[in-house]
Amino acid sequence: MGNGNRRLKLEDIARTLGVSTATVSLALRDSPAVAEKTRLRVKEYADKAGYIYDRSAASLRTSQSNMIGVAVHDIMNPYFAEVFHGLEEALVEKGKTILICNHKDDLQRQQRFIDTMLQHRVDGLIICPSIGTKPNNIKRIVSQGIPVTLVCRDLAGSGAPCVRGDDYNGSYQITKHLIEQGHKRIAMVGGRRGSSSGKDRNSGWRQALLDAGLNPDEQIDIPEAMTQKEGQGAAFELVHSKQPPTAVMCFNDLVALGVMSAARRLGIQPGPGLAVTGYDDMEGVGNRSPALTTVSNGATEIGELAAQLMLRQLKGKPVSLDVPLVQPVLRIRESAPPPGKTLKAFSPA
Amino acid sequence: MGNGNRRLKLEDIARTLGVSTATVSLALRDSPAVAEKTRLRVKEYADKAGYIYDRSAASLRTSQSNMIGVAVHDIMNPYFAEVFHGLEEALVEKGKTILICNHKDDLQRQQRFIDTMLQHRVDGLIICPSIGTKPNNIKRIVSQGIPVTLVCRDLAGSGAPCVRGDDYNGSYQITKHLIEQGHKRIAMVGGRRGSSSGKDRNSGWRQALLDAGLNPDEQIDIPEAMTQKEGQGAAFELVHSKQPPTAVMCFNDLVALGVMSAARRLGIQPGPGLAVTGYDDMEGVGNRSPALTTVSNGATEIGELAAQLMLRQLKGKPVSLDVPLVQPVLRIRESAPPPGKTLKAFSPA
DNA sequence: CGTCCCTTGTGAAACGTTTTATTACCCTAT
DNA sequence: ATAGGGTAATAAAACGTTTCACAAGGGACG
Repeated sequence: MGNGNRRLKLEDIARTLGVSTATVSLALRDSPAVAEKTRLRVKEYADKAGYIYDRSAASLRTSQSNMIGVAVHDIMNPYFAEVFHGLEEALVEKGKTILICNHKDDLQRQQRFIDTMLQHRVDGLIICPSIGTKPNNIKRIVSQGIPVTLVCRDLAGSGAPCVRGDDYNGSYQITKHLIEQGHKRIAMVGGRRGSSSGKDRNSGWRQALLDAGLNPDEQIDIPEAMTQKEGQGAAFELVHSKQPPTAVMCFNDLVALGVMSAARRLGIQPGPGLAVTGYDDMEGVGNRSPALTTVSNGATEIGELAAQLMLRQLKGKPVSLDVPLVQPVLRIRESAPPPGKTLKAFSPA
Repeated sequence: MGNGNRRLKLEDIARTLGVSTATVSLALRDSPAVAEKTRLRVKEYADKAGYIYDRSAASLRTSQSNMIGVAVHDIMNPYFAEVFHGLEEALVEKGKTILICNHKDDLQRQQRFIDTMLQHRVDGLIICPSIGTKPNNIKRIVSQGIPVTLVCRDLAGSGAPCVRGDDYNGSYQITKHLIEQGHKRIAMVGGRRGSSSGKDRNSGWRQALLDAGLNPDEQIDIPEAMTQKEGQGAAFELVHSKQPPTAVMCFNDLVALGVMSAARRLGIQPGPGLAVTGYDDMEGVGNRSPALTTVSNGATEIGELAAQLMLRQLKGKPVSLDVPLVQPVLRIRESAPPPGKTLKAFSPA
């Protein structure tokens, strides 16, 4: 019971039991160099006496901490939360502790975090790199012998493997779906073009249009939006443009929700009045009305994969920098039907 | 650039500069005991040479790590994500690093995490205790001199202060609002009765009914639901009960969304056909249709407050265990109008 | 009986900081 | 010239592990 005293250390146990600290250390870690009987004796006493292992001391000696640093853009984004979930499960199972940071696409913040992690001697870093991250920043870490795994956003020349979905393909598919529904004027909203996901999803959209004989340059392309609020803003812009689109392909589900709610406020019924698609298939978007047509990109799977890749690197096994992309799957639901009789207003309430 | 060599240490810098390691250590930490000139010289060289501070060594020496452990039920829950957000902002500003864990209301998982944190010599712990946590488990940590701050869920007898919203008052208010709208049969859905928030929100509902001369025992009370999916299940149960309610007060927004989507599937229009209220005022719920009537309980504020409380404890200042509850504020929107002409079906599509 | 190997156990040197007590030095006032 | 006082710098002892090299004992085998 909470004796106000100093914490117990190996030496204390050793003295009490009449053995050396070396023996105690070895025993606690199940080294075969110590006899079964002694091991039991040590463990039992340590347990009873409430011994608490000091990882700082161990880290100092061994130069490794059993900690993994995770930096993502924003854990509040349900999509990242899901990725994180996959990550965490796999890592805690292996006894790793997670240090976390939301860098919010702020380079300085990200750098500060990385520095701190290095000071803590983390065993590895899992990063969704902030937009504008220089490949060299990552490369430097890797060349110090600290494994880095990127998630969601790739960074050419960083020397680190990246686990992510096939953004190009996903957006190509869903745009193609819109085209097949009969849409001819299809906007794209959102996505930071400075990130690989923003870039790739935009390319998919362009290519799908081109392949269908539609000219992407005549379509509407509104970059940057990432959140629900920004999606709303974009929707206003779209509706008031000279030639409003009949469909809008959004960078992610959040933006799509924003677009739909703005449309509603403008008297346009999302779905019949304006086809809207999302990306990510966040939890719950299939249950709304209209149920969101979107792309499931296997967030949990991406998290798990990244964790596995990290663990493999920690074991010293070399990993290929060329990780196969996780394949997305289309979720056709209700929010993107064929074009209606043009933008038909309906009275709310 | 990445010399494959050993990491630089204080001693190396000292040798190069012809001073002692003590001087270097002091200089880097801006001690007034070292002359301005030397300090600059040291810092400049350390910077140029790419020195990386080793926190394990420092932790070992000083018995503190600058790390704070945070254990919550589930970071994927947007509400907790918001609390976490408040926490993080306040903590990183003070140079703290966050160790995180989702305990998922699994006691064993929570305990493992706590143990690991203690081994890492975290400076403090911020915990939303798993349901079923024994006050003693927390008390033991506190009595070791490690500050603990609880968030969202209180735990009497734990010896740790708790920052949380006034759940009783919030649910009382919103139930009262439903009553004022003319509802007489008001169900409550969700909330683990083993947690303070579940218990308090349920009490608020009961008391509001009693104060209005309604008998809580005749109303419908479905505990446990916490997620959208569980909310859907509950909705089916409600609608098919002998005397279906005209309003349902949900434990949180997630459950409310579930109830509304299920209602819709059953041909009932959420709002006019069935009044639904949420709790938490998660981002975006005001933009949906119908806009959710709910209670904003200041998640970010709770997170910030908890962080402040922790920081104060870290400075050694004693804090009162009696923290004033964060006052919730009602968000009256569209989802809880007066009762319609009883459950009126409407045709979807 | 001596030699060798195997099993257990140990002493002591790291690991890279922080901090306390002490020294070295220079300046000023007597 | 000497004492006193302030400023800068330092030596060395922690902090609690891990691990390397070695020692002690005990069979087995020649």
